[in-house]
Amino acid sequence: MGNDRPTITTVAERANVSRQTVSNVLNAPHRVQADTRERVQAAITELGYRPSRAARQLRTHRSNLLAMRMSPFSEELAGSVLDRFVHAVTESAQGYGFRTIVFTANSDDDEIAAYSDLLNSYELDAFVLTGTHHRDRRTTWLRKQGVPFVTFGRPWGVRARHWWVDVDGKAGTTAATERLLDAGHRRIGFVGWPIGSGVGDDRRAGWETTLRAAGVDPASLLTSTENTVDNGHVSAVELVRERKADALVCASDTLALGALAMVRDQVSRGGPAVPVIGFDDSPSAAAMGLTTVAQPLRAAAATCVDLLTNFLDRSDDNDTADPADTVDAVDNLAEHHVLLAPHLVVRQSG
Amino acid sequence: MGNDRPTITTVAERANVSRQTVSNVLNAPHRVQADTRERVQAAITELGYRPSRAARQLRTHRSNLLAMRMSPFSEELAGSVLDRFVHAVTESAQGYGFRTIVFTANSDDDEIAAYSDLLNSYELDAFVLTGTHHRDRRTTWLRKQGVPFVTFGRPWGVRARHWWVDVDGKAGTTAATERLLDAGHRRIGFVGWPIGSGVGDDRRAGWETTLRAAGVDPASLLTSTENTVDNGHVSAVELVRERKADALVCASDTLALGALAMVRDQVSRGGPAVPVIGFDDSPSAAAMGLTTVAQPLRAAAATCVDLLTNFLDRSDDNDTADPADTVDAVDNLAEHHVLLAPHLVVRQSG
DNA sequence: AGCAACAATTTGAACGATCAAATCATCGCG
DNA sequence: CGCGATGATTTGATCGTTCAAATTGTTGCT
Repeated sequence: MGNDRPTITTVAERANVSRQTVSNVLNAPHRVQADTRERVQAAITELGYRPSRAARQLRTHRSNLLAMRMSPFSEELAGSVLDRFVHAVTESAQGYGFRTIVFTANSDDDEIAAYSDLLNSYELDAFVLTGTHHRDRRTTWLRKQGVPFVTFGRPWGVRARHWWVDVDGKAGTTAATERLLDAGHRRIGFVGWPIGSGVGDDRRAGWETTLRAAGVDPASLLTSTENTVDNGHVSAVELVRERKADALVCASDTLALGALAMVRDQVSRGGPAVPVIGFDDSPSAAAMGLTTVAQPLRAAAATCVDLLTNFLDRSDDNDTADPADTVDAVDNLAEHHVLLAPHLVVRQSG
Repeated sequence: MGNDRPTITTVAERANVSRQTVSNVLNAPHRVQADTRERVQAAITELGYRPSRAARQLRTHRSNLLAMRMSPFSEELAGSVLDRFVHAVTESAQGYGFRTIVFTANSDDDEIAAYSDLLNSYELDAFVLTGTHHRDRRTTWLRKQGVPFVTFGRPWGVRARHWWVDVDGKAGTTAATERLLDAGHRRIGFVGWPIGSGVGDDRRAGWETTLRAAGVDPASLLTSTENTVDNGHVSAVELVRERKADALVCASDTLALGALAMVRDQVSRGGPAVPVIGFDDSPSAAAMGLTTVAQPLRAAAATCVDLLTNFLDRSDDNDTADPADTVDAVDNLAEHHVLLAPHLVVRQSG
């Protein structure tokens, strides 16, 4: 049968040139004369030739593949943020000729095992990590291996020895609080998470400093609970009924949905309307008309991919480039820490 | 530096055998004597050897890769069902030694272009499709190429000439309706989608036949609107206030959330409690305490992967196996049409 | 003893690309 | 006119694996 897939040699014969010239047209077009280049291009499209990634990878040790752990199969509301992030990364990566492999893991150690497999067997070019936390074994492991990677999320507490992209949670709650102040509210409560998580403390800080700057004492206007809808409801009851809060900023949409339910219930009984602002712009927020702080996920993903592909392209020419070295070059590192501003999505609730 | 990755030859030397024997230990262990097999295994673990997928793929034309389009970057509630499905497929595939590549596409033609690239460049072994619809170009294209694939979702209307796995929506709404009948309700309304979509008609049918069987005329108890929360609210107002429905079954959680808001509002004003049942078990449903019909996504994903990997393994031995042929063998096809039963998740709303 | 049948293992070639070095052509210039 | 420099293209080797055929070793049977 003549319907075998065309190889680089097929194309070469068709265009009356050698293998290598075809290869050059693809990888270093400037090295080949304009007219032959066109002839080769014609042959390529005519035959529908696509280079074999496997063969290329075998020789170059570059897979043009990027891997990412999918958010755990949970019923959590928060899951959708990461799912959307995976989507955005995939989309951005495609623009650079990279494809994305996803995988699941049940623990950080599982995840490291997966990295090891992907690295050795599939020769992945880079990784994108999410949900980093204090003393993360994954980042130290990856650093030791010298693999390029970016995390979506700052490493709280320690000075980062790796690249990251994150969203400025403090700026988000600041914007939310300011909006409520502008609307004339003073006793703005915060429905927060337990003290001690980097993200939660950051989001709380935005509310707290803004309120202080406006001359309001935040002390009595704070609750701290685990991230469930019911807790949001309970906190709202306490803040509004007992502590007389006249508006609420929440650390998450999950909490905010609970708070919103309480507030709407109160309204339908003829009580006062207390605005509620959430955080994350989850699908549920849209569904329930919840005003919320939206993370610029597309931009975050694009930045991650940008950092990685730029680095990979550079290390093609300049073979001294070792990601570990590069990360150690501290003056260079600041450019690889990107903090993006979120924005408010205004809906009925606030 | 001696820290190059070990190759099959490294292992062979270490174990005092030839390349091919190592290869056999990995791919056809029965051909190798027990003691040498152990010796080779020892060398493998000792050196931490992992076969190069690229090299293997170059020779065998098998990538052990499976591809899937991610649900569009939308704010839709429904998105999360597909996201969870992607996750479940990835998880199942890992169990069979397959990794998953995800990609995005803006249209079916884009998706076909992606398939073409993935097939030619990456030599993907199989595809999983979601969101199939009437006259789907993608399935006919894939069939013509002779690539193994499964769709999650039946091809409505036509007799399927390809493998599919789906969830029995009719059974889901039947269960929901029966539950409400058992609780003593009679005038059970259905908040549905516009007539004409396969999935929507199927879900409506479950409610309709069950209601008829119970001796209730469904005619005045139906609304049909696009899938938004607001439409759910509006429909609920109409069905409950004007047409005196005393319970509601909805075609989706999105609609149900709107209906639920209406009902809860009514309750807090002292009105009667009207139970609401949704469909899909989205994260929002859990958050809002919505009773809903849950699709067995893990099982569906597992079945998809099962069908594909079984076929791929078979076609390794038996090289006459051409997916197109196999699909054409009609008596065989029925086994490759799998309909799974959903189940009710009971929460506060019903 | 001789030889077929079979099991276990090894050897050469191939998959499809890129790298590194070699070849060929063209041109400028003393 | 010859020779080095430069640019365009080609050739041989190689990446790490599996396939197909060849080799070696063992056993059973006449």
